[in-house]
Amino acid sequence: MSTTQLSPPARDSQFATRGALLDAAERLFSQNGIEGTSVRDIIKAAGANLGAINYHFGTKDRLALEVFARRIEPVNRARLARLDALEAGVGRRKLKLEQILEALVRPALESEGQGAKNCDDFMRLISRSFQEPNAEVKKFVEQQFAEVAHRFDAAILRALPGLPPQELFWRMCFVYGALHHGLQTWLQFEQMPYAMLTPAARKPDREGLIQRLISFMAAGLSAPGSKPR
Amino acid sequence: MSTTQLSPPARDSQFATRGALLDAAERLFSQNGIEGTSVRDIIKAAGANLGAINYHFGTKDRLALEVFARRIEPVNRARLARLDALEAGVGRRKLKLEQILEALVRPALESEGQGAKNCDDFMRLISRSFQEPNAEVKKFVEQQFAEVAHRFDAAILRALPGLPPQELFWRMCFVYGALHHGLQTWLQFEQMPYAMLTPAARKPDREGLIQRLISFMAAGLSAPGSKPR
DNA sequence: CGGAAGTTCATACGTTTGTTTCATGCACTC
DNA sequence: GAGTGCATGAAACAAACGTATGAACTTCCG
Repeated sequence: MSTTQLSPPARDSQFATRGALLDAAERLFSQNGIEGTSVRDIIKAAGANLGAINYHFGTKDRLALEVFARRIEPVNRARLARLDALEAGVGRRKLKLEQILEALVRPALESEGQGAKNCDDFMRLISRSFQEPNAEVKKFVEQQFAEVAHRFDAAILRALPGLPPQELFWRMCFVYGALHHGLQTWLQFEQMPYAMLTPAARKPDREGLIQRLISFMAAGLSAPGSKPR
Repeated sequence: MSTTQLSPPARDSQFATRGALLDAAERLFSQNGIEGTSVRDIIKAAGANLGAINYHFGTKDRLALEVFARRIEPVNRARLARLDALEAGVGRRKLKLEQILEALVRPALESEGQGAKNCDDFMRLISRSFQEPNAEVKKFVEQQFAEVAHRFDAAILRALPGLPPQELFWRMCFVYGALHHGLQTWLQFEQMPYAMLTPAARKPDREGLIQRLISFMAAGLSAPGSKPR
């Protein structure tokens, strides 16, 4: 093993064990965290052997990195692709705020390019990724996020010309918080004791959540400036 | 509060070791998570002995529970007290949305009833508490949260009479997400690579963050209904 | 057939984990 | 000043941890 190439050449057709390990690790990480999951838990859930982790990933940390990368990269690629398409389509006219936000929100909620079986697990993982204590994973997530954030910052600034960049930074921070926590709550709705005890609370379908997120975010971003004290 | 009494009678005057353990655990938990922190890390940081954990708390899980409880309970008590005072003050007139939100936000950002030394640590802890994998801690946090949430739901519903309760639930979910992620970003601003690379981003003082949070949340909560598709 | 590459297996190693034990230290009452 | 609780200390425990190793198995091409 010479360099830091994450995946083996991938020309092989036998991904059974490797994929099962990633799936199992994803589910367990999303439930118990990385440190709270042992490699023995993972291989048991995947029906594999202890040596398989060393063979396929080297170390547990590397496995964790791959678990996150496998899910986060496609989502962020889809976000940027949607934004590109949007900006290409309008030419020099201005984009609507809601369009930009949809490009940010929808990819995170849609399970593209994968069987929807454990789609929930990976979404939970994403919404937890920001709090991840694991240093390497955290660094990776932050790098991935930075590119997306810069692109969307610029787009939204064009859609809201009156907003000072200093304000935009914090409002976008609130936007990401709302997105991740909303996503998390939606996914675990049935297990949330507070949601179950609130008779008025019902779980909308995916599209309903997307629309609610977008309208909340758009209103928050368009808020009048906070009063100077 | 009728909850389970976590602490011993507390008639003793020698809190040195016990308090040092709680402080050290708080800091380490907020940095590395519960599972990522060993009891030996804690006693080393606290300058205590291994037996002290067993003597003062019994088990690591119970120590973790006390670490969270010590910080979350006062914040939630302050929130409810502020809301009580607000509602008592206005009689039958309506409260302004921003007033209610301030009662929700400000206690989380102010380090009441403690030396401000590791105030950051405990705020980090709070903003992470929702994602906590530890089952007991999670249950406790959710119970604590439920009471606050119900009270504030009712208050905000009175301030926004047009809003369907079903909508309120999700908008409040976004509000809490914005609060926790905003708080987290504010606390770790200097360590956030994205923030450091965004020249326009500056860290406001505590009051500035509170005002930005409130105006964002108020606008999001007051958003027009998401368009029926 | 036979050997070579790729993959899985059982097993073991050395640490680190949470917890326990019991002897020792301290402070204060009788 | 001996005795009595409370608190701390050093040491040890079994269990679980991540990782490493080498033999066995499968697959496939010459």
